[in-house]
Amino acid sequence: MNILAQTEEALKQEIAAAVMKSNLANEEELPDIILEKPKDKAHGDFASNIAMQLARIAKKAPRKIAEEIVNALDQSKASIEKVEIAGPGFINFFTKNDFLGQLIPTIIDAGEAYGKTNAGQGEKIQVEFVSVNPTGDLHLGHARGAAFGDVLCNVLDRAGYNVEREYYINDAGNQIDNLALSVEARYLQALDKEAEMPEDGYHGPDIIEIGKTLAEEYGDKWANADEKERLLFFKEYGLEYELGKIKTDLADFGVDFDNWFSERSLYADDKVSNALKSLEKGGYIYEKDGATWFRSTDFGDDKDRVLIKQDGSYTYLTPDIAYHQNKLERGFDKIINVWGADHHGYIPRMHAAIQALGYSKDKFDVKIIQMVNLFENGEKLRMSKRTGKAVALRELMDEVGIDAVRYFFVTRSNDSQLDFDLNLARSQSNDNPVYYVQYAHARICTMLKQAEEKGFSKEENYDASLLTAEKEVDLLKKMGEFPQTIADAAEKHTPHKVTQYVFDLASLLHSFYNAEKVLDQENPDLTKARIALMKAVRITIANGLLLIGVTAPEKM
RNA sequence: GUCCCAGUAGCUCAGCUGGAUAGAGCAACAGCCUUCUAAGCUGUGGGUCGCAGGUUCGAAUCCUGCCUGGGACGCCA
Repeated sequence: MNILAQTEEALKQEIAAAVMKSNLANEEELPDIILEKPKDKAHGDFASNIAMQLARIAKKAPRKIAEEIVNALDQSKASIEKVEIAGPGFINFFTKNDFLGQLIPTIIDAGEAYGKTNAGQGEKIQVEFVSVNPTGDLHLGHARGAAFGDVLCNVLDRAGYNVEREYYINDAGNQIDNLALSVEARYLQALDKEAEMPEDGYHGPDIIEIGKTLAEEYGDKWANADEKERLLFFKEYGLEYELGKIKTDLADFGVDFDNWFSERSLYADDKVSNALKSLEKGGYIYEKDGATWFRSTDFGDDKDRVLIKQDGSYTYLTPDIAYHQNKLERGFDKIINVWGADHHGYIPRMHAAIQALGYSKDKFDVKIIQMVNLFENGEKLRMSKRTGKAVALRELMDEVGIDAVRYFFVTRSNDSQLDFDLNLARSQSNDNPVYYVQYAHARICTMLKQAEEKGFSKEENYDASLLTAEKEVDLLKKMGEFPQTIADAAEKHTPHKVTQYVFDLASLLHSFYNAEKVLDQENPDLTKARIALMKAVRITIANGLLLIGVTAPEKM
């Protein structure tokens, strides 16, 4: 399946054998053989720095070592075409590219499955992301987290990990009480009654909308009702409304969760008190100033943290610890949280909690999504939910389109801040790289359609060895890297590598397209081979776009 | 003050488990449509990789210090 990786592995083994055969190092001294793919084609298909690494061990000049290795190398193995020693002692390998021909049938046969590997070996990973409080609209920052988390999961899944997506619903804390109070105020205001928004209230237009709807539906019924009952009703109403909107927005954005986890269920199942007991059993709990504290400093946190406040209520951290205990009890090998940059200070105490509960801190990983700065007409816009001036994900999807938004968000590394220019994103110009990639896909589709119309459809017996033009070989090599690229992106949690890859492949396609004619009546054999090549490229681009959650149009 | 992230071409960013001449898009300039979609291609110019030390055969990449920008340092969530 992963032909390129097989070739690379065979080559590594050959190098290792040659090193030992030349007595340059014994098995223990032998460093990891690193093969890199040189940027410069003149440096071959693979390059090894083994001679430099061995310089100290073997006490010889790197170039001399390289010579000895090359002499000991069995070039008949590992598809080696040519070996050169260059620079300070690099060994450059030029491989026979015959194996690349096998790639096309491999890709065409695999179809949508091309790119799959078992790199993750079924490791159970849970990714919790978005988890926005159900108190307002999803905005730009959330959208970035949603896109990142979703594509990360797609990539993990493709690379052979067993992935579960989860959303944590904060439906039990203070913020929900504030939601109830905000709804109450907006409801009363809708009835033209005096009402002030609570100090920490939610000022979004959605809450105003809820107030209006309630006023229309119930008149002043709730204005005269018992306050407790009224707030309880508003709380549930607001929660259902906000959560429903979040779910719809995310689904429309192409993000689906396997599990929506309710904070309330933690209380219902005594998870919170059980978590406190677990910490107490470990001796990490003490009383001070009328509050209950978690000694998180035992695990490197800056200061200890309050779990139960003076007034007897829990801090945010307490149910969150219970939640993470619950996650770990569910048997995941690893749990990943995707958080906004404003929560990064929360990491040390959570790491402390994980360890206090008796788990290795390696099981818990946090991906921080840096801020999104929104620009319009060259002006920076605020995106605070509380000001109500936020540009919502919904608005963005409507104006810019899902494809562009998703692609843009996973083009950059998660720990770089992102400038989002609304004007640029709105204008459907070629400034947006998503069109570039989609265009490559559409171009191929047109060619394949015409191939059929012109009677070139019977390409079953193509001869891949005819594909020797530089740009054809470039395409083949790039496609061969696809499974490894996904595996890398999964291992390093860098979904933007897939976006990068798909762009590069599209670029090679466009370049090829302009240099060579695919459908050539004069040259039926070459045409057959090139049609097969185009089919493989189309599949690879489509699979890459699928991972990003971007459509692969057949026409543009 | 402490901690986290960033600082790479005019702009937005890749590259960072150390490797050969530091890349892409946009912007600028010069070319390419009687031929499969010009939302494309080809070429040119553009860099003290924030600064200073260190580690080594070799540093944008690792270590230390400093500078700049952003964020976090609640018995808020």
